[in-house]
Amino acid sequence: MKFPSIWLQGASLGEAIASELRLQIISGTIKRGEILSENRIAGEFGTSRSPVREAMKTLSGEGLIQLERMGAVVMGLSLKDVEELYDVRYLIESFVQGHVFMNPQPELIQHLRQIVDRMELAAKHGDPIEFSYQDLTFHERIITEANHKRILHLWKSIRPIVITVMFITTKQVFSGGGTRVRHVMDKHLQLIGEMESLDEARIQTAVQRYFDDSRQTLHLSFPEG
Amino acid sequence: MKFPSIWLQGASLGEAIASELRLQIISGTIKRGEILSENRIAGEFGTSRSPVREAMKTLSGEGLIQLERMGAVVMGLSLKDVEELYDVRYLIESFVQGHVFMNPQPELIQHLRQIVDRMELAAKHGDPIEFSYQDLTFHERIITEANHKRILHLWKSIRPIVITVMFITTKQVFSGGGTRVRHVMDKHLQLIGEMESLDEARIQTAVQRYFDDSRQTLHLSFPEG
DNA sequence: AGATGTATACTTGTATACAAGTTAAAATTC
DNA sequence: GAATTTTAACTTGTATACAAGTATACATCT
Repeated sequence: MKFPSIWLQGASLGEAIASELRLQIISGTIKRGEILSENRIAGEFGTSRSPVREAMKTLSGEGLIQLERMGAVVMGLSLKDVEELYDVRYLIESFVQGHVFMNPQPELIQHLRQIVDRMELAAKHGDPIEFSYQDLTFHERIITEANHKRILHLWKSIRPIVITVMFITTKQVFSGGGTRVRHVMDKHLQLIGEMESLDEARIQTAVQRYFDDSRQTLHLSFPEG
Repeated sequence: MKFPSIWLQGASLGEAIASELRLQIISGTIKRGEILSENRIAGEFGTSRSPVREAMKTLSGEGLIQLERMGAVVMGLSLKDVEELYDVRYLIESFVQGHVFMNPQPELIQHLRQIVDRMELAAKHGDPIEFSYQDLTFHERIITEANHKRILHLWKSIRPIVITVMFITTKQVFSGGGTRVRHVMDKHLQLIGEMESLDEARIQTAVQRYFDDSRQTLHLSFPEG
């Protein structure tokens, strides 16, 4: 599996290497416990140590590897780890919805519907790359709405992992046929519907239900599941 | 103001520079909007660009600066930003308490009391460096208890900012006399007391009250407040 | 054999060099 | 004087070089 090159537009070598390594770690090609050497990685990618070093620091900041005196040890991302990631995603979105629900913001709802439309289009074209990207955009759009710098930063710190996990699982979902793809889109539409109620309790329940369901999807579409 | 050298034991040049810059940004010596050049910083610290570059990436990961094509722009940390940081701290501790409250864990309570004892000692010696470090340790000990890798990682990502803010505010609190110091310790003791109740609702209320009060303290002891 | 010392091949941390791109000011042209 | 081009001084991204420390395997000694 290779990281979508479209997502590397204008990226530095360091970012590209980080993305590639991230995908390999999450997909399990590089296994937990393995030890990464800057020299070796640089050799494999045909670059110097500089961009590799940058990539290592990035991945360390995401918790995928741990920098030590002698080599970087791969922490990996088990199914349980992804569930923990979903815990954080739930915390973020729950918090955000709690801060946004009172603002009707018709623009937000409209924009979210537009994004789901793009997902439908991507589904029709059988394009999991575009589909997962729109999925990410959907959630990012909601989070942005809160105007909360620290929460947004928190999101940005897990964003690369989230998009990578989405990419992997979405490919799996696509290979599973149209009904599962349809289900993913419906989930988003349901969430939008509840957001329109402007009833915080209902919205919170909807968010919770959304992530509960996502965990289910996860078990069906993540390598380890 | 200088960053406590005790906290830099075994740190690389990159980490030391990051810590020093972080303190200057948070304390306002380096102001929001200012543009940092790797070359200039390297010159000021008498090092090469390599460790500076590492420090810049660290600070960028913490949201204190933003890396751009031409220089890194300082985002700073306003009073509002610190309040947002407390939002996240509250989210973390609330989540963690929700996962830990059922486990009696006498060791945890015992350890927390021990930490408060150390705070008392530091207070007696008029040592804000040790005091703020124990304050940090107190919260870290609670968070560790949840055994939740992603949440722990989230904590670690804001940890350097938290300790720096604590260092600044604690120095201010110390200069304000004994009653304010006493108040901080009492807050921690109250939280421990409620944790012993094993009643989740009471614990959640206590956590909320703790951070509400911290915000008050913040307004009295943060430069901008 | 077992313990100890040593050589060697790794590792990261830091310094330096160079290329490519951006900004801003100065010089030139109209 | 104003607009435009050119130039010069910056910036980061990447490559390379060197220093210092660590683990491992091997040799030596008891």
